[in-house]
Amino acid sequence: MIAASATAPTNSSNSSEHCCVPTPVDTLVPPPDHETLAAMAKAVAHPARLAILQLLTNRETCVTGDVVAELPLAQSTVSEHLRILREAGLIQGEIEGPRTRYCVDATGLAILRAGINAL
Amino acid sequence: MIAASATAPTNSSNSSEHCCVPTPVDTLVPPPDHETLAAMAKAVAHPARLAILQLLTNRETCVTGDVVAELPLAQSTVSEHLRILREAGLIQGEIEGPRTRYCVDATGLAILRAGINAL
DNA sequence: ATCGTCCATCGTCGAACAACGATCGTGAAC
DNA sequence: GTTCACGATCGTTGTTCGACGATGGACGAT
Repeated sequence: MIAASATAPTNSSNSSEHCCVPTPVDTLVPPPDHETLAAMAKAVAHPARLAILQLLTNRETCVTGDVVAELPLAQSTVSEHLRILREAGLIQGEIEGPRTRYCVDATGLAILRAGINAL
Repeated sequence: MIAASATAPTNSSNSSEHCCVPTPVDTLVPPPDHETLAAMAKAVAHPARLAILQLLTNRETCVTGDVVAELPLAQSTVSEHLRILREAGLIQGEIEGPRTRYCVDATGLAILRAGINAL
């Protein structure tokens, strides 16, 4: 799945690129049902995953290695957290050659916010 | 299950009483740290607990028995969920004779919202 | 073709969670 | 006093989570 841009020079880790949508509007999403909201809240209910989300928000793009470097966790553990966030619809990842670039999914985040705010 | 009518004249359920604060303003709370936010999100990350929160929001007050009557769960399980929500600071409970009256903790909910919205 | 890097996945282990029935304490009613 | 209803807590069971090392696939470079 996923397509790649593939215009990038071999310069690796950080650089000002955006992987996904350039931060679309986060509005007008209806609050989700209890099952969906519970799943999203569970994905967020871990300090490491909150740290990842914040990291992605601040840097606006990260490959897996960047996240691993920032957290005191093993690579496999970080990859697992990224998978959980991705399956919850809170982040997006696109394969970029040998690495994977992640960014926050603004729509998913908006859905979560809508659900929480509707409580 | 469980007796609701018949013998007992213990008419209890609804009545217009408020147990806690009369819905104070929910503003100006700072977003919590990752640990606190994760704990609150975990408390919310269950469909039954979301249902309880919604129930308390709509009815504005509930004794435990009311909640048990609305959910397809055993009394002990509901009591457990109520405990988790209370320890997370999302609801308040005050003992009222032989029963316990619960209501949402607007401040706690505001903290949760602030944390989620700050993502 | 071979090698090295990056990262997702697998397998495992201990800890935490979810649900339940059973029990106990407490307050109201008799 | 006794009795009853209410609800929190205990003890158990099965499931899920969180972390890790190890494995393997994909890609770029040599």
